[in-house]
Amino acid sequence: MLGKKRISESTIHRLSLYYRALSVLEKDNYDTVSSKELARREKLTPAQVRKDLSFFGSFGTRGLGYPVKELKTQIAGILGIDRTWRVALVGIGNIGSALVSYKEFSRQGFQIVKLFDNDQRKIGSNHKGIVVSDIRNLQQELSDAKIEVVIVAVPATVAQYIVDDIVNAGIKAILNFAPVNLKVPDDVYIRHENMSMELEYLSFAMVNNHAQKRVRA
Amino acid sequence: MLGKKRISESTIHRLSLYYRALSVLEKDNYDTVSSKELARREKLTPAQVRKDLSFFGSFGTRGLGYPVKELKTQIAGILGIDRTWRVALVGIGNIGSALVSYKEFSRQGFQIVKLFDNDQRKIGSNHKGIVVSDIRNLQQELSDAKIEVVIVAVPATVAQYIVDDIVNAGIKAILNFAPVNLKVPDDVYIRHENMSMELEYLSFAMVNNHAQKRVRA
DNA sequence: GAATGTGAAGGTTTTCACAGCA
DNA sequence: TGCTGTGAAAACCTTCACATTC
Repeated sequence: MLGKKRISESTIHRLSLYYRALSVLEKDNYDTVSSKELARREKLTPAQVRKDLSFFGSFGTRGLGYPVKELKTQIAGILGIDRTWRVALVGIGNIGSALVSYKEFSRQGFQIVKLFDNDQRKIGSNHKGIVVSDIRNLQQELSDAKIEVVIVAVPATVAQYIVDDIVNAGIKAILNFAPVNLKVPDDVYIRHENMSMELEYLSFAMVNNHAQKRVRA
Repeated sequence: MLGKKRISESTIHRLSLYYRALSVLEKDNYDTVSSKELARREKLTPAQVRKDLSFFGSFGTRGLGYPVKELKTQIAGILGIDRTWRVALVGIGNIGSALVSYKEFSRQGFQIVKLFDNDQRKIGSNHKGIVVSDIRNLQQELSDAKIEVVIVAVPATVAQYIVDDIVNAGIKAILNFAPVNLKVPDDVYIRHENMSMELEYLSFAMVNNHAQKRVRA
């Protein structure tokens, strides 16, 4: 294990689920948990849980299961959420405003410390203790504030320009909420959050009586 | 084609991407588009595009490509977004408030027509022309309003109770924003929107210098 | 000539099933 | 005995490559 084998995206996403389940188990004072129980809680299979974890090491004890607290720590390390990340958010509209107060982000170590917008009425205003900066100063302020991750929540029409600026500021990780594909260099990680997509999947399933399998997150 | 073969989740998600790209192409007055161009715009491969579409029919013309307008209409039909869906939203907090005004939903035919909350200060208040109802009347009002899809944006701790009520009201499609897995009967479709997951993927990629492949949405 | 539609090949992910260990 | 860790098998998904059609 721990070879240079490529880990699949699905495995990483499931690690997030295991982490979440382990947080609940820890709060409920469980010491150990079996792959079977972990699978049940996230609607997966026990074999899947064991295989996923096996890519990163041997965390369990045969006959007993996995130590809750320790496995949670291990997964946090693997996912890189055993630290805090300095995050900036661009676009204080609809979605953006909601994300500033979204507790789940800070709980996982993603601290939003900078806000940007292009609207004069918003610039200078205070959201959860953070003053909104003018987007014209984006590049300079991103580096000054040592930002590592940028969340983009601007209209689709301007998203590419904003992302170009972000890339030029040297940022290597972007989370995009605009419903548009964005070009970035190979060394920049970008992920897309497309909230209509799951609704469309539901709609497809209803119209086609599509059989259900797993419930992917 | 059109046999009872199971269509993969990835294919459906990519249909959403094609639909989005076709909307742009239509606005820009393109008459036809090749699988190559469609692939370029959504960072996929031409073969993938053709294979995906082939599951549902033969929409293209050899030597020419696909008719933009017609293909868009066809995909809308497949996804079930060639109609409107009556949607209710439960939980007018942080995320919930943002979703009420989220244009992308209405653009795809998902019309939010009912709002619910348990907070007395919110009940009776008006959001985008919709008065917030008391969650105690959830079941009754969901059927009275002929709701077909419910979006859940309540805290994780109460999400299962809410979902049980929704299921009892006969709803067959649920979009869940609470970061928790929820149990529903086999005939109810539920999808999860987990916004931390993509941030965690970014964090994983950065910590592990993970090579990038496709950009999934 | 250009680009679709599609079997077949290739690659990846999941599941199986069991050896091995507490 | 119970449950992990893991090769091997099965299932699934993507890419190739080319016959086909406009």
